[in-house]
Amino acid sequence: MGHRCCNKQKIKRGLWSPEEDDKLVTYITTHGHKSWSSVPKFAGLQRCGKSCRLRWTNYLRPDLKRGSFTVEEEQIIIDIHRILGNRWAQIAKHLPGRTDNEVKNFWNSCIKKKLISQGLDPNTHNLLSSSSHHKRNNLSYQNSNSIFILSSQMPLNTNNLIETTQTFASLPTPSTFSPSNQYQTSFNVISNDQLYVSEQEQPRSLTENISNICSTSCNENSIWVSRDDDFRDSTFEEGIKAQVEKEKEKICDEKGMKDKEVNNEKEDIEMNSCFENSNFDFGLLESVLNSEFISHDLDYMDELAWNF
DNA sequence: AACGCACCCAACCGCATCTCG
DNA sequence: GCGAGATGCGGTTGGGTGCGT
Repeated sequence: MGHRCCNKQKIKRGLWSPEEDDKLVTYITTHGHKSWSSVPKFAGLQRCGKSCRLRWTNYLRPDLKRGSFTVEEEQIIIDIHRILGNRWAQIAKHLPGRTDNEVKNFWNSCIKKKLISQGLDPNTHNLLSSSSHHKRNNLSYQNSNSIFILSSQMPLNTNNLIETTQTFASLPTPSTFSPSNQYQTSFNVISNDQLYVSEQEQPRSLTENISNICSTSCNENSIWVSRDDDFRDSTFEEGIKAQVEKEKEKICDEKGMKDKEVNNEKEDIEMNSCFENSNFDFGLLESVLNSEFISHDLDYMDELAWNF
């Protein structure tokens, strides 16, 4: 067997020896890698180009971070995975010094099991136990370091209720929202494993203004909900959609790019910097989409994926 | 000490997409 | 537009290692 791309050559497979690593590092640092298929030939390696590229990107690259994933990195992986799924290369782009392979392995060996042990489906990030989904407005607290799931039924418009689930891997610090824009509700510790917010305890204004909710956060005792004045006059769904379209048009106009397909890395970086300079809070959008539309409308997944 | 099992992770495989002539 | 080769990506494999019996 062997790679089809290099059937004619005598190809070594398996683990790389230190000598092979030396050859590859020496060649790449001196000459770069304009064409991976020619690298083994010029570097004096009996490997295929594909294997060389993998070895370099996953192990020999000087900018790679070594060691265990930090709690912050783990959180980032969980958050982005919730949005994008198994798009390891995209996730790895948000973790400097980490490779897609590393992220994938970390997910499969650690995070996946952790989520399952916490009663979460690692694919959907929803509760594995269906019974919990029938409780209205509840916050599950699985264990001391873990996942919190806030689920509730909210009025999307006059005709429809939307069932939502928002997951927190840790309890975030409450943001410093202005008092006029925030609502607070308490939840009770029912047991060590469950925290509930009963519907009765939810302030009326929270339900009435649900279409204006833009983010939530909580600590051990409270849930904080903020709303954005920009969304005051539109429904929640319309507001999000309009904001996304507006920002995309603005950015594309600025860059002279009407097509949302961004094909090369340079343009990708420019786009990212555009997002960073934009006033629009994509983090906020992300948190909203996580809670509201992740299983509701796949078009929004695409919208979000485009931002990454 | 020997064995079996589970886990981790580097590397491979195959498919999709891109690039270039 | 087409085809071949190059590259990128996600899923899978299998060797090394640690741990329990």
